[in-house]
Amino acid sequence: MLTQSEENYLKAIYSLSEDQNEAISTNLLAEKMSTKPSSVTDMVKKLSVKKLISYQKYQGCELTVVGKKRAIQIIRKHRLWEVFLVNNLNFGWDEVHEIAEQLEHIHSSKLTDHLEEYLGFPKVDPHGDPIPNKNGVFEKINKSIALSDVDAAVKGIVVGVEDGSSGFFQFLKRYEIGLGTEIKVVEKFNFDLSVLVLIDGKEISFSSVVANKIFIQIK
Amino acid sequence: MLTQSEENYLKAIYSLSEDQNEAISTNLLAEKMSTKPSSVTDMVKKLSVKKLISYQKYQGCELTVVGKKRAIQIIRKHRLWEVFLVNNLNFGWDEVHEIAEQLEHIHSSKLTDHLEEYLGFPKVDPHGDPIPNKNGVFEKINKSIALSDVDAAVKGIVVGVEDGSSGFFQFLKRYEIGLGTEIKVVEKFNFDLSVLVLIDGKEISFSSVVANKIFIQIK
DNA sequence: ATTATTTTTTAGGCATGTCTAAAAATTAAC
DNA sequence: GTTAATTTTTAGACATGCCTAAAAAATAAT
Repeated sequence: MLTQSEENYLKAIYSLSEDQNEAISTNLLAEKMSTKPSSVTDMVKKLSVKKLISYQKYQGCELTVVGKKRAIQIIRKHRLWEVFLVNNLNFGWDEVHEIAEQLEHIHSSKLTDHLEEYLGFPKVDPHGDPIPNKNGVFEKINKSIALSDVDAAVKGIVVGVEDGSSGFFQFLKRYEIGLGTEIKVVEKFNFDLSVLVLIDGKEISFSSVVANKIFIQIK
Repeated sequence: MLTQSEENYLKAIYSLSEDQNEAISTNLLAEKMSTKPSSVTDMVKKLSVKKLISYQKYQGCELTVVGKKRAIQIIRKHRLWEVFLVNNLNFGWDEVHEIAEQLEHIHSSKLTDHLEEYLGFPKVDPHGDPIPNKNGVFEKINKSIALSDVDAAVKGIVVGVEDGSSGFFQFLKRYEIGLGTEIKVVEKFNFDLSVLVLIDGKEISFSSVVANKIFIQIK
């Protein structure tokens, strides 16, 4: 049985590992955990003995297969509880994190599985992050993203817009943009935050106002 | 903010105080907490500094008003979670205690209150124990109890039966027993588990089969 | 009322998880 | 390829919550 502290370290290492491929340095982990490097060294030794991470002095650490599984189970619990808090208990999506940080440490896989079933096997949490299943597998969800946040050369299909005004719909109609329309971002201009996109072979420039309101799903 | 250990001590002291009026001795508390008296002395000093209990060397301890309130809030959380686990997540009433022991330490009064509302402000947990409200007030619930479980010389009124068959209702009608009927248990016979009761001045003997199915509320 | 027994407390130790300060190893700079 | 800067580890300390063993106080027994 892991302590809450150990679980929090695993989660932090997992999270950092998603952003980079190399081993996680002591300093980086210390910053993530809001603690001192010396404390990290201590904990990292302990987790290493438990075979949850691999660690060589001065070389940083990485999750083992077992450690990664543990980390994912914690994330699974965290996100399921967030769904419960928002969907069932009427919390705002912005106020559930702290509580879920506590609930994720409840030890009972039966509880987790029953909760998942009760919630109807949700695939994403209230922030749109994917929820791994019982076996730790993430179903690949392509989060929708505003055109303004897409990198150049990326394409996707329109899955939503964020302004329900008739003026905006007229604008969309004029350019023949609807749900399912494929849009490719050709170039982004920092000076005015406009984006040049390709729709049905035609290049069109969208102001940042428009780019912020059109959401696409990539791949 | 109290630690889980501190909260567990408060709960234990509260529970022991329900059975006796005097201060709780160190040894008794140690047994309840499955720990050693010396450990109890340490903790009791700490809780005393925090004004949650009153404590004089060699004299045992008692909850202060503040300490009692804290204890009741923990019990409230425990019982609300038990209701959730049984009613919503399909746990058996006999398998929820351990999990509720963990959930009761989640710190968020907003969570507790939202949960209570979501559950429909239940008054008792799955074991029939009363759930205190937000202000720590227990609504006095007189648990209904089967005639077979009532001690001799106790009387109460019928609040329910457990067998919906027409035969059983005919039986009840024959003896003029309905909701609100006052029944006093005169004597219990261990050799066949039958009970001798007094209804409207008449003595009647019920077999254990019947005694198991008639529920009364005492006082 | 003095002794024996039980209860309770103290003293000192141990594991967890944190810290500071100093030493050691690694990486960067010249 | 040495020196300088940074990163990481070690060493020693502290709080929490537990332990054992011994001392002190309270209670029971004669």
